[in-house]
Amino acid sequence: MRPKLEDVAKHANVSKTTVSRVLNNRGYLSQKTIDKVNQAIEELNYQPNVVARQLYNKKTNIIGLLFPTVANPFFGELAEALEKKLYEKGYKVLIGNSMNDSKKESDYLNQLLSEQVDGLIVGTHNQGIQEYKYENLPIVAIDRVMNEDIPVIESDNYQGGKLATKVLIDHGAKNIIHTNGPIELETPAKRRRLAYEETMKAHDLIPNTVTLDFNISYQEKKKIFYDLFESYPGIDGIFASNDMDAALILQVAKEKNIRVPEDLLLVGYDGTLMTRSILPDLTTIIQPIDEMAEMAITILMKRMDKKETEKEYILPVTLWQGNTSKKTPAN
Amino acid sequence: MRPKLEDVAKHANVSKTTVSRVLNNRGYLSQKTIDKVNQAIEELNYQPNVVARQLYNKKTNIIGLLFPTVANPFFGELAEALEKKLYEKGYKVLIGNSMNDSKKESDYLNQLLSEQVDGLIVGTHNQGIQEYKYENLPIVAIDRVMNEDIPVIESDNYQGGKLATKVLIDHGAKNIIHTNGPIELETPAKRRRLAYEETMKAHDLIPNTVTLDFNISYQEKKKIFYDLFESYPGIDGIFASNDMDAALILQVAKEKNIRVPEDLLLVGYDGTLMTRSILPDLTTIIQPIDEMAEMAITILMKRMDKKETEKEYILPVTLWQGNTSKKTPAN
DNA sequence: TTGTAAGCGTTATCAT
DNA sequence: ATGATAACGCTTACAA
Repeated sequence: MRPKLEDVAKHANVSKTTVSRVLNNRGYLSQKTIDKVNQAIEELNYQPNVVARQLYNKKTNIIGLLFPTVANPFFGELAEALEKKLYEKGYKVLIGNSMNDSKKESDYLNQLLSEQVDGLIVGTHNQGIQEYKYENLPIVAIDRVMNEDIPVIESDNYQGGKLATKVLIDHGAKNIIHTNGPIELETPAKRRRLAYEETMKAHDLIPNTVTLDFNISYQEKKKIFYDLFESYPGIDGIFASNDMDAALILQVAKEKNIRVPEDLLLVGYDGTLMTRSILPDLTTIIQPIDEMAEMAITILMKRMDKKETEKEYILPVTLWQGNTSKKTPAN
Repeated sequence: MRPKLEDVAKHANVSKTTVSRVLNNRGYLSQKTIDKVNQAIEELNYQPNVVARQLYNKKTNIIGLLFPTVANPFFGELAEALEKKLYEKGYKVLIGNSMNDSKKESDYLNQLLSEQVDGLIVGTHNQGIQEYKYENLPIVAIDRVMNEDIPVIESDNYQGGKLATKVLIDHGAKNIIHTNGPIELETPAKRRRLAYEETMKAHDLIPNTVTLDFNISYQEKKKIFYDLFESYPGIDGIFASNDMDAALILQVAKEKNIRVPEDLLLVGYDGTLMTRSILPDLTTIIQPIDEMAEMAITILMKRMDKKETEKEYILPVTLWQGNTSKKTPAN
C-alpha cells in the first residue's frame, strides 16, 4: 500500500493538516515541524495523490487535445508544440486521435467533458457534433469551425491558397488542378479552395478542384492521382491540399515519367519541419504551427479565466520556395 | 454549477445510491425507478465526475506515454498506434514529450507516479533515471533499457543492423559509414552498431561508426554530414541510424553532386509509413511499429495484473528495398 | 427494491 | 503554531 497523508502524519506525530501545510508551504510552521514532516515523507517515500487533489480543487491541470492523428506531421508537430508550451504552464496533456471517426470523436468529447480536463483544444474535422453541450468546458478549435461559441485559431488560408496558385501561374502553368477536402465540412481550409478559384479566374484560367475524402488509404489515393493524369493529360500544375498528397503526386509523376518541374509544377501545403527537411525541394505553404499553438493556448487560458475572446484568429502563412514550382531543372 | 449525483437524486426523489446504481447497472432496480432517474439525468444534463470515481476506484484508466517527441514520425506513429489500441481497451492516454531533456523526463515521471496513471510506457532515452522508485507503477519500456525490473519491447536491432549492412555490401559498397547515437546510452539500438561492425569485419571491411548526439539541430547535423563527405571522400555507402538522417544525407549528397545510388549507396532505419510514402525510394529497415505497440500493451496489462513477464521481447524487422541501395539508376 | 452512512486522499475553515 | 472536522463527488457495505 502506498502511504497516504495520514500515514505521514502518524509517523511524524502531527496532524494531517500540518503535513498538508508542509506539502503546500502554507500557514505558519516551525522549522522543527517542517523538518520532522519532511523526514517522515522521505522515510515513507510518500507521494501525494493527485486525484484526491483534483477532486478537492476541481481542477485537473490537464488539457485535452483532440486531433485526427498525430501520425500526420502537421498534427504531430502541433501536438508537440502544444504539449511543450502547456507543460511550461503546468498542464499535462491528454491526447485523443479521432481518425476522423465521429463516433470516437464524440465519445472522447463525452468523456473529457466529465470534469476530466480543464480545457480542450480540438483539431478534428467531423460534422454533426455542433449541437453538443459544451457549456462547462472551455474549448478552442484549430482550423475547424465547431460552433458559434468556440473560437477558431487558423492560418491565413485565403492568403495561402492565393500564394500557392500565384506561384504556379507566375511560372507558366495554365491547367492547374487543386485538391481539397469534402466541401460540406465547415473548415477554414475551404478558403484555400475559394482563393484558388478566384485567383484562377482573375487570370482567365479555369479552376478545377478535385475533392478527396480524408480517410482514403494511401493506395486508393495513389490510384486517384494516376487517374487524374489520365483524365486531364494537359495538367501542368497542381496545388495539393497538403504535403503528403504532394509527395504522393511527386511519386506518381515519376512513375509516369512526368518531369517536375519541367512538365508539371507542384505546390503542397502545411510545410512542416518534417516534410521540409525530408523533401526540401517541394514548394509549399508553411502554416505557422508554433504561433498557432501559442495562440490556441493563450485563447484557451482566456476562456478558462472567463475572459472575452474574439471568434477568430488568423495567422500569416509563408511560402517555402522549393524547386517543384519553378521552371529550372530540379536535379 | 454542474449538477452532481445528489442533485439528480433529489430531482428524481430517490437516494444517491439508487442513482449510482442506475448509472452503473448494478443491483436490483425497478424499471420505474430506472426511467425516473434517467429522466432526471437527462433533464439536468448530468455528467458523472470522473475524478471522484477515480478517487474511489483508485484507478484512472489513463496510461502515460513518455516519448522524446511525437513530431518524429517513428514516435508519432507509435503513439498513434498505442493510443488507438488503448482506447479500444478503455484507456486514455496522457502524453509527455521529454525532448530527451532529463529534467523534464524525471519531472514527468514524478508526477505520473502520483496515482495519476495506471501504467506507463516509456520510450525516452536518458541516462540517470535508473534509480527511481517505480515500485507502485507498472511500466514497460520501448527500445530502451530502464532497469532490471522493467520489461523492454524492441525490434530486432541486431538483425536490422545486419540486414542494412549486408544490403550495402552486397551491392558493392566497401567504405561504409554508420551513424548512431551516443554509446553511453543503454539502448537496444546499440546492437545495430554491433551488428554493423561485426558484419563489416566478417566481410573484411573496416567499420566506421560516427556518433551523433540526439539533440543537435537540423543545421548542425547537415554541417556534420557535409564534413563527413569531406573527411572521407571515398565513402560509397552509409547506414544511417534513422530515415530522417538518411533524408538529410540524400539532400547533402545532392547538393554535393554525389549521385545516389551510382556513387553512394544509402540505407535508413525505422521505415515509418510516413517516410515510406514520402520517400519510397529510400531503402530502409522497417520496425514493426504496430506489433511493438500491441506487445507493449499486452505486457503492460500483464504487469498491471501483477502477472509475470519476460524481461525482453524482440520483434522481427523487415527490409524495405528502395533504390538508394542498388546500383541501378534511381531517377 | 431502496436508503443510510462510511470511505477514497486531499485541502481549508475554524478553533485553540 | 497546530489540530479537528467538513467538504470535494462518487461507490459500496450494510441495513431496512
